[in-house]
Amino acid sequence: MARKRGIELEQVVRTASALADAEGLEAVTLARVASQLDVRSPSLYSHVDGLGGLRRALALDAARRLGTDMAAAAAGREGVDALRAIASAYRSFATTHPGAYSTILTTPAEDDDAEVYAVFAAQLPPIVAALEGLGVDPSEAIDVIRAFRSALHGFVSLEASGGFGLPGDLDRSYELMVDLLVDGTLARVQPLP
Amino acid sequence: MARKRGIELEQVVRTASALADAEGLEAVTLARVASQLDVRSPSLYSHVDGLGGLRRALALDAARRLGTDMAAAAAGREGVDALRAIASAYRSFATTHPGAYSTILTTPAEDDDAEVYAVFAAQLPPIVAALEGLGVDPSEAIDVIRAFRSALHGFVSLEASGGFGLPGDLDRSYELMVDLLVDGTLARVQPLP
DNA sequence: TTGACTTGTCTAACGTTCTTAGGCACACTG
DNA sequence: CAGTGTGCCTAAGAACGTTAGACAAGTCAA
Repeated sequence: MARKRGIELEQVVRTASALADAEGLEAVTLARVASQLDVRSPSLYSHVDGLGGLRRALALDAARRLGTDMAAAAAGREGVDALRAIASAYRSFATTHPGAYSTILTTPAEDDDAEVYAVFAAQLPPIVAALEGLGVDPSEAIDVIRAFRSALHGFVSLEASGGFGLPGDLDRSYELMVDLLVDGTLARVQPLP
Repeated sequence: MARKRGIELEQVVRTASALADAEGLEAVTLARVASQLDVRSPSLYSHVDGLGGLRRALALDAARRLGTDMAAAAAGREGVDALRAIASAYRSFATTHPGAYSTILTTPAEDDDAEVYAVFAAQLPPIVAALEGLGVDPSEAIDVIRAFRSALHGFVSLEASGGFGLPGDLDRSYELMVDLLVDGTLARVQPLP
C-alpha cells in the first residue's frame, strides 16, 4: 500500500472521464471512481469538492480538450475550410468522448463561476476568426456563432442519445447541415454576387 | 385518508412534470413525488415501473405535448411560414417547460421500445410537410429535417443550461438561426432562380 | 346481503449513494 | 531528528430506490 504523494488530482479526473465515456455519465459516482483508484470515497474529498466538484472538474477538462481540438483543426485554414474542419473536430470529440462531452452541458454555469466562464469562452476565437474570414457582419457575429454552436451541439447530442430514429447516413446528414449553415451565412453576407 | 380509485397515473406524471419544470430534472425523485401526493414512495410502484419508468412516462408525455404544440403552430400555414411557426413553438415549449423538455433527451431510446419510438416519430409529419412545401428533394428530406431538429434542439438546450455566456438578444439569435437554415435550404433547392 | 377477489396503500428492511467528523500514518522540512 | 502537514482511513448519518409481505377498501358474483 505504497503512499502516492500528490499524484492524484489528475488521476481522479482521468479516471472519472474514462468511466463517463465507457458507461455514461450516470455511472460516474464517487464510489466507483474511488473504487477504481483503490481508495475509499471520502478520500476523494481531499482532491475534489464532492460529486458536484468532480462534475465541474470534468466539465472544465472536457471543455479545454474540445477547445484545443477545434483550435488544432482550424490551424492553417481559413473561412469555410476552417469552419468545416472545426465542425468535424467538434463531432469527433463528442463521438469519441461521449461521456466527457456530456459533462460540458450537464454542468450549468453557476452564475459567478469565473473559471468555467473563462474556459468556455476560450473556445470561441477560432470560430470567430473563421466567420470573420467569411465576411460576416460583426454585429451579427454573435448570432451566427450561436447558430453554428447550436446546430453542432444539437446534432452530436441527439446522435449521442440515440435521438435519430431512422438510421440513415449520419455523416452525410452532418455534412449537409454544415453546408446549409454555410450557404445560409454566405447568402446573407453576399445578397447578390 | 379517503381511498382514491384509479385516479393516479395521470397525477403522478403531472406532479413529476411540474416538479421538473420548477426545480430541474434532478429534483424529480420518487420520494419527492410521493411526498407531494401524500403517499409513500413504494406506492408509486403500482402506477409506474420505478424511477426509470417514471422518467420514461415523463418523456412520453413531454414528447406528445411538444408534438401537438408544433402541429398546432403549423396548422393553416405552409412552407417557410410553417417552418418558422414550428421553430417558434419548439422554443416556446422548451422555455416554458424546461424540465419536461429535458426529459425528452435524457431518456435514450431503449432499442426496442416501440411506444417511445412511435411517439417521437409522430412529431415529424408537420415538419416534413413544411419542407416539402419548400421543394426539398425527398432524398435529402431526412438530412434537412435532422439539420433543423439539431439546430432547434441545440439552441434551446444551450439556452436552458445557460450555455450562452454573453447575454445578447436570444430572440434575435434564434430568428437568425432559423433564417440561416431556411436560406441555406432555399439556396440548395433553387441553385439559380 | 354476503363472501371472495382485486387493487392499491402501507410498514419493514436492505443496499447504495453522498457527505461530515475525527483519527492516524507517512513524507517532507528545518 | 523532531515537527508539521497532507492525505488516507474508519465510523456514522441522511437520503434515495427497491423488494417483500401485510392489510384494508372497494368491486363483483352468487
